[in-house]
Amino acid sequence: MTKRLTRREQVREETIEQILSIAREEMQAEGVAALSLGTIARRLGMRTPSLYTYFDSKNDIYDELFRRGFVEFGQWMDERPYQDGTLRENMESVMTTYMRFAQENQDLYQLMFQRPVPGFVPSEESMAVSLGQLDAAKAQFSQLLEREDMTLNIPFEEGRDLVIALAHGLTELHLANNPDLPVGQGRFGQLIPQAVQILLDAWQK
Amino acid sequence: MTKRLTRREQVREETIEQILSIAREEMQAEGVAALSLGTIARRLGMRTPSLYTYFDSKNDIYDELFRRGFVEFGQWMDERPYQDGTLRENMESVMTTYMRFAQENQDLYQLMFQRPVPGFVPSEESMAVSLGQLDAAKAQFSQLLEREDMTLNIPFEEGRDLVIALAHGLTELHLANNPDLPVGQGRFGQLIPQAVQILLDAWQK
DNA sequence: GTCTATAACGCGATAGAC
DNA sequence: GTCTATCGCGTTATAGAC
Repeated sequence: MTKRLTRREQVREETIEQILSIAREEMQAEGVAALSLGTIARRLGMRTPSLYTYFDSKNDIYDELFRRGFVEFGQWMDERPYQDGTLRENMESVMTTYMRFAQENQDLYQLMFQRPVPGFVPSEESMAVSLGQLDAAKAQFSQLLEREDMTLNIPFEEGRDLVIALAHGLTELHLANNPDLPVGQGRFGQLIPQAVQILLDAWQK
Repeated sequence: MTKRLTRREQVREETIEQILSIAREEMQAEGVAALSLGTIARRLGMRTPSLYTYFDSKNDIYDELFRRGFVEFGQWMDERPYQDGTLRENMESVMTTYMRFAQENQDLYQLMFQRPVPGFVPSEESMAVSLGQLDAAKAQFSQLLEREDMTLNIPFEEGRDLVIALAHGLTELHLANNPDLPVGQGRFGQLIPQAVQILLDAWQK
């Protein structure tokens, strides 16, 4: 039930999408912190101050991308494969999806999880979205372990946080060492099955 | 046997140390990418262009800190405790030292392992230092496993890289969630013993 | 009202003349 | 070491066009 838009409003929405799209391209190419309003404006055939009709500040552009990043991340997690499979399949799927999201959205990933922009602080609304998505991911993981009736020899929360740390660490190192290789290849990108193995070994012993 | 310095050279060296010291303070306080030459100059009672007497560019300041960061990191690793202890003690010591280095040198750590500065590319010399230190750390780890006569059920390199990923992931998450808590406390900062445990479980099964 | 432009401010890194 | 100057940045004020 999207609101009906006038011609003007529609053009405006398209321009906003173009701004965000160009911003993402520049962040991918030059790094998140290297984004400049001058570049966006020039590529749109505008002057820099005209951008302020669409966004109140550069931080607001970052903020919208930050927010959308977490929405997108939630969709990836909701739609990840092997959700009806074994625990092993599910854990591999979680870690692979996390790494692939980072790989294919390096700009958003940096913005969301690395905070490389000095002045940027997410708005309250965006922070709420981000915390909501992370909670949803946590809940998904809890259900998974409950369904399998796992008995861990460490508290559940600690096991979950080790999975997060391993996924995050492998992802960071994959992006640092082989940013162009797909998940599954490269020194760290190929280690997900082994990572899952050691987690399962530890839990099921 | 440091070269003998004239009075002038000595004063100059002291000024260079002051510049780097102030730079680190500002990076700690405001973020690595927020460092500004104007702030350094003002705190030294100088004008900004005068800094160019000591460093050819802002990047050269980053580069020197990057280089020193890896030298310092190597010293921490060389002097870490429990080097004559058990495998478990050694692994905990490696991960704890890595995390403590990051915690107590967050400015250098960001510069070394996160690259948050758009234009900054380490010089060849600094890159050589950094690669040398990382090789030394790897070699230390190899010797450790050889000494214990471990038989891993995965290739040695993969086991080593899982340790790196786990240490790096826990460190990143500790700094993101509880940057002010010491290593050993906080959601991720307290998980090193458990991380070592699952690695040992997997290897010795 | 909505979009665009120009002008200007303050700050950043940096180059050159003294 | 300084001062001066250039260039690019994000941002604001303001005025004109649709």
